Amino acid sequence: MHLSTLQQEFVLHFGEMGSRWGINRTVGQIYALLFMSERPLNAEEISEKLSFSRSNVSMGLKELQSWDLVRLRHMPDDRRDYFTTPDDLWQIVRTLVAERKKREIDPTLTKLRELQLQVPNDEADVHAHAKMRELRELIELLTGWYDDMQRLKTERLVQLLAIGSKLQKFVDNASQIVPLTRQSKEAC
Amino acid sequence: MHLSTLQQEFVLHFGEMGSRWGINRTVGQIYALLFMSERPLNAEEISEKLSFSRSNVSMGLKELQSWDLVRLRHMPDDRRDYFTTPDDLWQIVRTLVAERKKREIDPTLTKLRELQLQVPNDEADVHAHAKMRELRELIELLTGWYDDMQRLKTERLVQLLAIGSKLQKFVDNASQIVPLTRQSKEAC
DNA sequence: ACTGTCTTTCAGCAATTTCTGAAATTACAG
DNA sequence: CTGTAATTTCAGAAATTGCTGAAAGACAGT
Repeated sequence: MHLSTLQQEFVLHFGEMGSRWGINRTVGQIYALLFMSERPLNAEEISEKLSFSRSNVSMGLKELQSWDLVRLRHMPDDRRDYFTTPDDLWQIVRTLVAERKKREIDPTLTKLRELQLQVPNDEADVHAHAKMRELRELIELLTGWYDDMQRLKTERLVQLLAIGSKLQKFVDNASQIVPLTRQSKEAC
Repeated sequence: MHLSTLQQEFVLHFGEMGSRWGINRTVGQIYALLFMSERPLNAEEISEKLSFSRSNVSMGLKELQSWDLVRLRHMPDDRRDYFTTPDDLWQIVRTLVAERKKREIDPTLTKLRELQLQVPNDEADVHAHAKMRELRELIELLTGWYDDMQRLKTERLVQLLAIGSKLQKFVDNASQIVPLTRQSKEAC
């Protein structure tokens, strides 16, 4: 079973990018294949199309499921597992961002909070503490903003993104009238 | 030369996280060390403190320089190279985001645009094209927004982040009065 | 309980990435 | 120039990660 040039190039690109995105080549290719496929695919089909061993596909799918980037489905009168990516692309982006935050940011935030509790030994430690505090506060500002955005319905989110920095104008005008509580407290 | 428990834990954590952030352990540790150091360090000091070979430190610093995350400095009457992280944490975040975009997003955007030009072979290709278009448009919306934010002065950016989703309120009200040009065109 | 189909696990081989010491190169003071 | 200190390069060792086939597990139909 083989892919058209178009599909092949797409799959190969995602495979290469995989390593930059913290997943491996196999996983990237499987995801690309599912993403552009018209219908759900089973593991056997995936392993044929990509020429990976069946077991490799199994592990790849397991990883994608752990990222919650792939949905398991069943077809009538067929007990094989079929897989798809979510239909809503925005949902995919949300999941991706949520998972990366969970893996790349949250552990550091936890660690910084934990280190903050240690008593400094010398003035090098005092300085280190200060730097860590600064870093922690910045991360908290960013994750707080992220939590806000995450809560918005997609439609609203797209609206805000599309407006972009035009927003600044509103804020300039509006903040002269309405006081923005968090602004004064958390601005650096 | 050795580090306090506090500093050691911080360094080790950044080393572990390094692999999730697309840099390696060595590079992560070097960065952590420089970040919390009171004064610039030279390569020899780094290799002593972290017990890495001198050459490994050299390669790590080279990589950090390629990310533009580290500054080279010189001390009077000393011809060794000293290194620091930028003082402004926000500048670090901007650099980080810019570099990740360059490495993780831009190549894909280029590839998607390129694939868009291929003539589809069958209806699977037509469907694949449609998915790629959808993906490309979403990435363009996000990178367009990013470009907007990147242009803002830090002070303004922090302001916007701190307000978070409260902004939605403004938009709701304001958009009834002022027409937002991009909104209607790019909302999905 | 047996059979056939599909999925997962895992030991070990393969490939890739990271790290080191030695050698080469560069920088510059005298 | 020459000598010395600092840095970089690089071949190969060490460590890590990825991949495979074989075997075990899971489960529906009989």
